[in-house]
Amino acid sequence: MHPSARDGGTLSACLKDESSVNATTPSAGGRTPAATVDGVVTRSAGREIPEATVARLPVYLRALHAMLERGISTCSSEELAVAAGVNSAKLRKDLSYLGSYGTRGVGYDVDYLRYQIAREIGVTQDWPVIIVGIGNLGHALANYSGFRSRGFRVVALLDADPALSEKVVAGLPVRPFAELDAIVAEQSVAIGVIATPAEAAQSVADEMVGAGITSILNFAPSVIAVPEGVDVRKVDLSIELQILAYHEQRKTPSVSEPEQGASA
Amino acid sequence: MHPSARDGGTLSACLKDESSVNATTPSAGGRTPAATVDGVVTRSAGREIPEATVARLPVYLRALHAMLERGISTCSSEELAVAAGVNSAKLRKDLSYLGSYGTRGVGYDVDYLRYQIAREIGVTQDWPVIIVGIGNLGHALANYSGFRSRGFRVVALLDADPALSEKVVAGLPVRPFAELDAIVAEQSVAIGVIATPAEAAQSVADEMVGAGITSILNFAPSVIAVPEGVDVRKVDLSIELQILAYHEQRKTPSVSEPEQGASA
DNA sequence: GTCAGTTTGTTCTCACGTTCACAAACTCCT
DNA sequence: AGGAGTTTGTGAACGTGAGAACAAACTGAC
Repeated sequence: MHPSARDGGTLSACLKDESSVNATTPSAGGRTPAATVDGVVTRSAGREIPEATVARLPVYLRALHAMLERGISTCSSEELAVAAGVNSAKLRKDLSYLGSYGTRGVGYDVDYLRYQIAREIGVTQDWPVIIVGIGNLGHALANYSGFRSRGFRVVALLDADPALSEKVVAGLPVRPFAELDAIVAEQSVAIGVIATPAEAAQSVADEMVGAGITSILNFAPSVIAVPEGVDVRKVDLSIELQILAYHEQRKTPSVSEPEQGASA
Repeated sequence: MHPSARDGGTLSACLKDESSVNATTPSAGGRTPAATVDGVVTRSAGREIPEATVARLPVYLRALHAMLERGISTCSSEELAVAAGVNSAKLRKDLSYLGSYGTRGVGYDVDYLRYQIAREIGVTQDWPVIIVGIGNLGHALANYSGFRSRGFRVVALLDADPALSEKVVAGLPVRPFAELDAIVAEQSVAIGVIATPAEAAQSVADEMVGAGITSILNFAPSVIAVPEGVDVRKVDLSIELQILAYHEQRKTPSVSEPEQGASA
């Protein structure tokens, strides 16, 4: 809802090219980002939001959510940029890909902008998610409350280990991996999370794809190959630390390098 | 076999753009100003490796490690690229920033290249790491074996909750947060992991910086501000899912948007 | 030694992402 | 109403990254 009633006219006036959203590329198959045919017609087939912008939209969403909880109903691009940890010019450009949802001289209506971003990302309703691999990490993911509050609902936990099939984690029973197909079909699951050891990741991914899952979040430290049309994002904890270590090493040149005497 | 020359000569020959300013760290662009002020540039501190390359080096390292375990002693850029899930031209260009460690017509010696990358990243010896916030996620991180095997050693677990101070997690006692300064000083800890709720993240980061930590890996879903010279990387589980949801929504236009009556 | 085959390292070009700077548009005050 | 003050949205400049293509360098055969 809009806190300031007088803005009603302004907000509806901002709905510019809302009807041009449809226009998904005629090839019904997989994801076709090849709209960049070098030159003409890059924006006619629906707005192509740059990948870097897509990655930041959830951050803005989170910041707007925090503002709402503090009772802030309007904010400027500068305020939101600070809350999101980015440059205000970048923020405005990012938001401009979605449309003109702000008011010049005033700023953005927090709740209205929050809804528009959520709609653009597609988290206005919950996505069913399954987690495969209920070890330490899978356990933590199943209990993570942030999923539920941000548009995702864990509908099933799976593990190949029969010893786990008795347990209940985060209120859900751990089910055998063989039930994957049935669960995905019944609940229309499109997103799967892999939290298995590295050795199992590829075969789990294959099974997921076979069952109909088209988006995978991979926590296993291994590269997985998937067919066209399936998206994979990876989160590797030790890689993040290694990137930090690289910069850390450069900060403190006093740490002398051992010149590898014993390595084969 | 080490067909190429040893480190010293090759490295000095690769001094190209020593004065380029990078500073595109995701959250805070903290970079050591020593490169501009201190013109001496002792030995290996001269090449500016692009941030995108730095982020991929750990992936190559992991692939090389897997090859070693399978007994592969030599590989071409194409083989390594496939194992790492990247383009072979990109791989060669990335490796060229480190030096010329391959042999034309032959390829790369797996173990030699592995060591060179590890040395460049700075994980030839272990980095002491502390974890703050021993909830579900902190628990999983403490038990994660990948840290130890990839150049990191968790030396302490901290939590503000006194109820946890009795417990032992992953062989380490959970210590009160007040001991942060002493632990960081005693163990020379430079890297800290935040696994607390979002509300506590900023104050924990402040305390970490005050204690002398200069690299932070933040799992809490909030933006944290740090002074110049401190690096922050963030891992947000729900953001990754939201990025997947965006692409998933574009794949299946059949999912009609509920027009959220709240906008009335 | 020479030639064919192979693979690296590098250059060049293009696309993408970031930042600046400013016009457009809105509010508020007089 | 008009002007001063704000803030958005966007065009343009700039820097970084990705990928193709190719010369350089090495191996092995004869």
